[in-house]
Amino acid sequence: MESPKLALIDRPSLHEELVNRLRDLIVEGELPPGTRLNERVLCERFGVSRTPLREAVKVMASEDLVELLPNRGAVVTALTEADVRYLFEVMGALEALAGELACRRIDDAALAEIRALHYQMLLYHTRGELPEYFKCNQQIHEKIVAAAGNPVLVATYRSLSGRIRRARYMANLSQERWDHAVREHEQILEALTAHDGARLRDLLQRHLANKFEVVRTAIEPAAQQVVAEG
Amino acid sequence: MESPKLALIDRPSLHEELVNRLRDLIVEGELPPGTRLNERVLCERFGVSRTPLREAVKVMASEDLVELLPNRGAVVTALTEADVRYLFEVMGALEALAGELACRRIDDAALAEIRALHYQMLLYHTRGELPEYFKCNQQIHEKIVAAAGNPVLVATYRSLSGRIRRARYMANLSQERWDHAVREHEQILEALTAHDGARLRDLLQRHLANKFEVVRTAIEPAAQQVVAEG
DNA sequence: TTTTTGTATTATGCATACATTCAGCATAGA
DNA sequence: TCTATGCTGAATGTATGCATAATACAAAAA
Repeated sequence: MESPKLALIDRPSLHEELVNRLRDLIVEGELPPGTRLNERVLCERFGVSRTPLREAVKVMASEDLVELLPNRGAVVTALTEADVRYLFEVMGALEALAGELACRRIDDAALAEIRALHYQMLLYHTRGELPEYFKCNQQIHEKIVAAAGNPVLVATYRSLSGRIRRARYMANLSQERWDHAVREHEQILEALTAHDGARLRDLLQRHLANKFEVVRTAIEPAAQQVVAEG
Repeated sequence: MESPKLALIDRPSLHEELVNRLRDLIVEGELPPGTRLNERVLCERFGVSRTPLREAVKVMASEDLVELLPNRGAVVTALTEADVRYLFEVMGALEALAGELACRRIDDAALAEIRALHYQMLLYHTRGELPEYFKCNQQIHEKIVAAAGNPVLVATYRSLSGRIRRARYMANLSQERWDHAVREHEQILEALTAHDGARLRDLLQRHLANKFEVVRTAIEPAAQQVVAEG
């Protein structure tokens, strides 16, 4: 209904590009929680005027990545342990739904892609390459959500996932936890291959609960740091 | 941590106010799907300059209420039947989660509030006052979600709910459907009172599925109209 | 010494001006 | 008559200017 194959120049507007850049800066920790976004500084940094920058900041505020203080601009929001728990709770429900739907709707091509990513991820695990593992892991989860064939689900998942990701960056999981996560992924792939929706739902929800435990322990010192700043 | 009781002047910024006003215009159908948002016209209408208006439009675009066409401004997005199905699918998962959590976490005061709203709703049903019924119904669902004690869930639910609401406005349910919905609500209140999470989860999901059927039949002619415009 | 108040500076909120792109129409050529 | 090209008007995208609120600092009073 909307995408005529190719050849269509899709230059993202300036404010859109800025949202992406700023989001990256926040996720990567270059703009840690509590940082004030100074318009002048950011305008110089990106070489744009204040108008598109302000538009971008407003959008990010609607996504809870920054908080608007009246007449005092925007500050990067902090992720408390409670926030992370809330996020994981909702994402658990979304992934559960995605798992169930994906089992009903996924086709062989998509399944093959996920399997390929899975083996890739196993490789990174074996090599102990954590950042690559994380990226691959993330892609698998996104593919499962995409396989559910529900654009609203995809968008909602992506939004919440984006808010958690900066906590994920800090996560330094133990070898034991890591091995366990990989075993869980084995089961996830099995359930998906067998189109066992109920099982996949259950697996994903537990998998996410375990992820939360990892992130929770990782975020504690950071939360203290934020308190110290304030 | 953040809210010192009262006396805090919370004047919403202009762009925030504009988002609310524009959202209402879209929900109430004054700006039907496909309508182009002309900046000059809207600026005159609201008596503001383009900067805050544009900020508001960008935020609404991030919420999928309008679509941005490069160099051609924004148009109100249409709700196809598929969109509504997607939205209900995700909201079903969210309400299911909310029901389960609410049964665990709700306190007597909140339960009493919901019960009061429920009886109010029964009254509107008896009197055949559909708009009031809708509003009351909406409040009950929001209270249940709120009772889950998860702000992320509340925000996500509210966002999706806002996108569906304009379809709901059109919904003209039959007396039979209406009676059935009320019976479902009786059961919902029972399950919540009994703190039966599993049952409430199930009830809410089916309730929402039935709601979808009502909205689906209501949206069909509108969808055709949109096609005719394009 | 501590607190309070006044002032200066800075940054944000909003308005406006300039640049660029797009749509419509008219005109010329086939 | 139909198509293509160029012009014109209008709307959006971006930049900048102005007014105001907030912070920081200093000075004065308790």
